[in-house]
Amino acid sequence: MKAKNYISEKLTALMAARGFDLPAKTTIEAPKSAQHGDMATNIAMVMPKEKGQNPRALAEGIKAELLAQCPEIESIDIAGPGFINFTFRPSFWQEVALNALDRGADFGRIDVGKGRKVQVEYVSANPTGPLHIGHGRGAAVGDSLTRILRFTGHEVETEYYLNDAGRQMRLLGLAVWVRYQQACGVEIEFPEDCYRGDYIKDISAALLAEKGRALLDLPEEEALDLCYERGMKDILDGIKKDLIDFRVEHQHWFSEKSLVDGGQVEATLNRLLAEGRAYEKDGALWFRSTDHGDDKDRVLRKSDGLLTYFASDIAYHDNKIARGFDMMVDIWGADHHGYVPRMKAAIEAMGKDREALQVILVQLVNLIQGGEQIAMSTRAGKFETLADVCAEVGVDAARFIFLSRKSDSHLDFDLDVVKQQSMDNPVYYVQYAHARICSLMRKAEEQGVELPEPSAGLMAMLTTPEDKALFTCLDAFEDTMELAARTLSPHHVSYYLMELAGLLHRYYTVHHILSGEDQDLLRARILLFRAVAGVVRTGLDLLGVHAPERM
RNA sequence: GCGCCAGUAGCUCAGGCGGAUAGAGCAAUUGCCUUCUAAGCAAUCGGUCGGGGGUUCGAGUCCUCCCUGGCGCGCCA
Repeated sequence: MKAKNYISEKLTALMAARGFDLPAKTTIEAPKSAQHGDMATNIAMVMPKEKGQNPRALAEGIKAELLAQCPEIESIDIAGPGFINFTFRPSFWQEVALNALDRGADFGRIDVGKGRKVQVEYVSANPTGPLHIGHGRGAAVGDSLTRILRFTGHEVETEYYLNDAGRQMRLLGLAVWVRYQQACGVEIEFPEDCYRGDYIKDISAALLAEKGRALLDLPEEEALDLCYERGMKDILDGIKKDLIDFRVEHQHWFSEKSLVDGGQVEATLNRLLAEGRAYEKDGALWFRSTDHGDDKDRVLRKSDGLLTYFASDIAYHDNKIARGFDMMVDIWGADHHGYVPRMKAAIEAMGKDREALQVILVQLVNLIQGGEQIAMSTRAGKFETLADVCAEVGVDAARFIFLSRKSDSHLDFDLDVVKQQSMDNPVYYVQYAHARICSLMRKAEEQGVELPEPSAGLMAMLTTPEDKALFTCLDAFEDTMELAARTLSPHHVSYYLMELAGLLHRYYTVHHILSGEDQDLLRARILLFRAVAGVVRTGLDLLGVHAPERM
């Protein structure tokens, strides 16, 4: 059993005997400093007191009771203002490794979600150009989050929302059309505010190669349509390929156009209007978002009759709600943060708890090379694509870097550093720990070491500080999963893995595994390492990073 | 002007619900390869947690006011 759960159960029982619940402010955690024991609680400071009782005296009472009834606990100390510090017997920790071996790839799996239906919608980049590095960050976060949520008892569906209606698409068609004409030798100026990237020229060149100069003879509207369709298809194919290369695969691709053409946007707007949540003013249709905490009401249909993006976004989320998700996770670029209040307002207006929508804002990525920031802009056609960056540094390194920061903090992505295979680049540090263990296993096999079944007897040989450090770290894996799932923050997994890898590397240096005389000790250590390797593999898999067997 | 996010070691960043002496990596200095992968380990150096006030047994964490940076504030998409 996990140390934290063990203490928690004992304290709960103890409080129940006194007629109380476990106080909400109770903390049970591994203290920062090892001299404060294995686990510490503040319960004596936060529990209900009678007059004249002080925390230290209460702690003494708890100590006496627990010592008497918990054989797994070796000692209890009272410290500072009233902390109770527990030290477990070695056998308690040794059991953690046995448990990890027993559960294998399921070690750390925990039912936080209780089968709740979750949708994760991410990337959803407009199909007007290749994915750049910022989209890559969103892709990594969304994919890893999906893996973590599935691992923690959530039923997850993933989706890419395709903005295939509206002005951006017309601009794309126009850009292709102009490049096509230029390629045909027509003297025509390239419009401002249009996509200038070379990929547009590639598309028109392909169109020219395929159809010749035929488009020039068509009415302009038809030609534009052809250009738009071709441009969108080519770009979308590129995006899908980039995502697959990045190990990201969405289950659903949801078309905005289908929503508009199918009349769902109109239906949603009519319902809002009928319910008094929208109103006509100055020839436009407005959503009463101020009723739900937004600063001002928002336009749904402009006086020229065109729908705003917000209108289709509401209809889209209406559709999500109808699909019965308990939680909708939207992953957006942080520059859209101003959009959150109105979207939450819309969710609430449609009768759902506003907390059912969780927006994760992913900050922009600063791509740095040679100590200088590389500017990114799709319109100007000057950017590093995700595919370029992956080709340069590898998918593993790119994903790990994206996932080793809180998603809403800025990220400096230094190409020169990420290319290095050094500790500047923690992905190798973690992977190396795994490869080292695998290598050791191969060597052991060559030496003819027979691997025994895991047993408490063998584990009892592991009593050094390095052993205990690994045991307690393994014990914390489940907590890390719970934290990452509850806060929707994959970066906790990266940090955990770096710590575990660090302990493994230290162990490897301090204890020479294969040269020892004692064959049982050797076997015990191999079992421990096997448990560690399993957790590293599980953790890396949750980040979508490979765990190589040799490096 | 209003709002959101950020400000922690020279650099890049962690720090669930307020807990004990604020952590990690890099950089710098110094040790460790006849032995399991040195893509490693150990040690040293490094801090007014942006600043002031407040809340309390206790604040990097909560409240408040400033300062700095990024972003957002449209009948744009």
